[in-house]
Amino acid sequence: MAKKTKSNKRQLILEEAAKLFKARGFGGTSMRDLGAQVGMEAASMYNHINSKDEILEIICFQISDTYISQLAEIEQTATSYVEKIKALIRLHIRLMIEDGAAVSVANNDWKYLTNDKLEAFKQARKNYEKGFAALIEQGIAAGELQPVNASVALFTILSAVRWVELWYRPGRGITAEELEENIITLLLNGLAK
Amino acid sequence: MAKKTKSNKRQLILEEAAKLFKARGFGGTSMRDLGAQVGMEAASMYNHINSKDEILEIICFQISDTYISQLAEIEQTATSYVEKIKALIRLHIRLMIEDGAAVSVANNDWKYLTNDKLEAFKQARKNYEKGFAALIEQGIAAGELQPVNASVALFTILSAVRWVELWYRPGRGITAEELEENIITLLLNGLAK
DNA sequence: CAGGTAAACTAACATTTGTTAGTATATTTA
DNA sequence: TAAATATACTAACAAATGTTAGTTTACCTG
Repeated sequence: MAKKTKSNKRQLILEEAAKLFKARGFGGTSMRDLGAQVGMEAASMYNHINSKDEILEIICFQISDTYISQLAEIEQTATSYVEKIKALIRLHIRLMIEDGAAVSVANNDWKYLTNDKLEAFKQARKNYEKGFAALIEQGIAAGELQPVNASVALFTILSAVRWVELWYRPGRGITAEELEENIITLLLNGLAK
Repeated sequence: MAKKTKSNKRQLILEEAAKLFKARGFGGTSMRDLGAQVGMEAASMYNHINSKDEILEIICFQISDTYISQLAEIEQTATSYVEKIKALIRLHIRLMIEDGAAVSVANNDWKYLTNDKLEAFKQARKNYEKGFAALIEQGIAAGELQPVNASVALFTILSAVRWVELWYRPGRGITAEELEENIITLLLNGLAK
């Protein structure tokens, strides 16, 4: 199969691109930089990908697709709203730990997407946020949550979970599970005694 | 005074640069883009600033200096640790609302600083984080706060406050004060009932 | 009004950018 | 083994980049 071998190098290019984009930003990463990291001339990469923009698109939509499908799954579980929200928080933390580079790129460099891709990504994100906010509102209506502004709660949660990308290293004296429980406790129960 | 007139245009350039950097990123903003926004040829701006890098430096350190001096002030007030932490959260939200473009740049584009400026900025940020974390630890030791991992609490707070830059618009049906109280309540008391 | 300085302009520079063309070398298929 | 395909390379392109040089215009000071 022609596509099979192609996929190997293609995947490598995408992974190294995510790392470099995270470290230096999309604009700060040249195709020659990326080629050096992959072990290939910049021009050679065009046998595997169509453009620099396409690399960014693939990374961003891979992440947004994951979030959206996971949200749909969680919505259909038969648990309390608190549990659903906990599951979403865990999802964010886990994705950040497992695929931190790509998540960072989707969080920070999505704005360099162009035209319809940019619009599609913004729409996808908006849909995800809407679904998440709905869970919070339903949780409030069901009496499980404090009657806060759902948008404020939503964005506080989404942001609170982002710093993991900047901070977490496997050997930092805290496991992924501990981290999850710490953050969930903090967000659901608060810092004050 | 020669410097006086110079400062006017210089300030305008810095302000427009912050807006553009926030919108398109440092790498995504050319000096010609900036010139167009300011109403001047790119080359003309070099009568007021020394380089594109310098613009970024000024924006970033203006913000980090503000945080550091405010932290020092808050540390010396005679209040509880909870109140000190609340004051810091309010500071972050207020700065974001009042000078959102510059704060965004300091948050997102600092990595494009070069050499010693980059190191100095990272050091300044680390010092600020250390001071903030110390307040949390002392608050825990004093029995005012839950015994959580101070780093986790610190970064959760710092991040939770960032989304304001992406979301807050003066006419969004919520005042700056309401926003502050919502976020503080959420972080200190939690979302769950 | 004269002289000097500040601040704008145009033109051009050297690099760096993403990308393409053309070509050579592996690797797979028949 | 022969033909075909995939994949790498070198060289080069056009465009965009930050910046400098040189010049002209506006403005303040004496």
